[in-house]
Amino acid sequence: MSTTRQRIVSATTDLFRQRGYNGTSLKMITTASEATTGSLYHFFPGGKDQLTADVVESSGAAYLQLFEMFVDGAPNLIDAFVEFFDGGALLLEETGFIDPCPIGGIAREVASVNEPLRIATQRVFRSWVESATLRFEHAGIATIEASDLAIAIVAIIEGGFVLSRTAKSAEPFRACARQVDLLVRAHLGAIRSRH
Amino acid sequence: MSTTRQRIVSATTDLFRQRGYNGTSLKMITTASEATTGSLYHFFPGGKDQLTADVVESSGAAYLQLFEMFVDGAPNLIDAFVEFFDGGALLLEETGFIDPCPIGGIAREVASVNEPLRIATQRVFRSWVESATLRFEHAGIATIEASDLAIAIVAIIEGGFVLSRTAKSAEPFRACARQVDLLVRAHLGAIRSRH
DNA sequence: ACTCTAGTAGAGCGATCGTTTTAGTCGTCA
DNA sequence: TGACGACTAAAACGATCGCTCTACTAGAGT
Repeated sequence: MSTTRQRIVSATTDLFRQRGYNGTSLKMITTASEATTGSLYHFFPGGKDQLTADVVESSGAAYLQLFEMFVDGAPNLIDAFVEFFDGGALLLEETGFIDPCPIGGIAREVASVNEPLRIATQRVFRSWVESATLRFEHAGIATIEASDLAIAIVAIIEGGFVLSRTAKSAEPFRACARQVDLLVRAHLGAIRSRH
Repeated sequence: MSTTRQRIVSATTDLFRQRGYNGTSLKMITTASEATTGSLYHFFPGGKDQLTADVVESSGAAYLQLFEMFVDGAPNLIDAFVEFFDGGALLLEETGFIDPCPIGGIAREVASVNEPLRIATQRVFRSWVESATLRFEHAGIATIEASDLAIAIVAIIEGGFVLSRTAKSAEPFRACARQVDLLVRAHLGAIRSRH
């Protein structure tokens, strides 16, 4: 219920998006959230790692919900992805090419070094892939192909963010969007041609 | 010609692949390379940033060369990518899912925070995209489509590494490989159907 | 009024950060 | 032999790291 806790999580998320996990100190977090060390350790007795796990989980859930909102709100899968990627490109431009999503960066930093956090990021990616796979199957794509496609799209989003951030331009991400469009069409086209 | 310098760069590259830029300290680097602080600052008066720039540049050049070797050694583009991705998957498994490439992680950590290093990573990505674009054009794909495809493949490689690292399995990366295969075939098929 | 708990406040812990500094070793060439 | 530059060695710098600790405030329940 406390808003202090929310401020801490929100500030940490923002800082991770700009500076990554190891690049963000607890001092930065308490300053940005206008909280004290005491408050931080009151809500997160497990320290930085527990706070990070919370950021991963909540950001992961938020993006899952956002994705499903796009898919369920659009007339078809193609349009859904066009709008989803368009939103990502706009977000990049509006924020001065800050990472739209903290999870990929955290995942990379902890994968070989912090097992509990690695598992937390793994859970998030799996939830995304499962959700997308389900929608593809629902559109008539076979299970294995649907899963492959879902994984590739998550990968291309993460990679596209990196490319656009380092180029300080949304163009690489937009190029990725066009290729995803092509790829999804190829899969949907393969269904039609099978009959 | 000193081997100390090489040991430092090599050890730093390895550490970055496991722990990222901010997660790697100079103490770890000097220990792993059996060099002293004095030697490190002798070869890299600019400190950690200059050393990092060197790692980015040399790793970037190595991967560019590797890619071109695969493409030029294979009978066609399709086979080249199959083998290139296969090599990546094997490398992941053999190293216990350490990051095969330090650059994506560095790029992510520095993009919003360290302008010289951001530019260094940008240069590397651009060199990869340019090289791949040229090969696609040579195979008959139109310039814009070739560039889009090249960007998407670099993105999917970077993203695929992250997914496989957090899953501790090469399967996500292999799924990405299969989708790249499909995508390249779609582009090459579009040429044929145009005549 | 008293107690109890949730939350805030901030000083300070030892360790480590990237870096600087000073001293010393070693082979090369005059 | 002696001077010089390339390189190594390690102590020590101030700053900052994640975290612990004790003290305090405020509001709810009795």
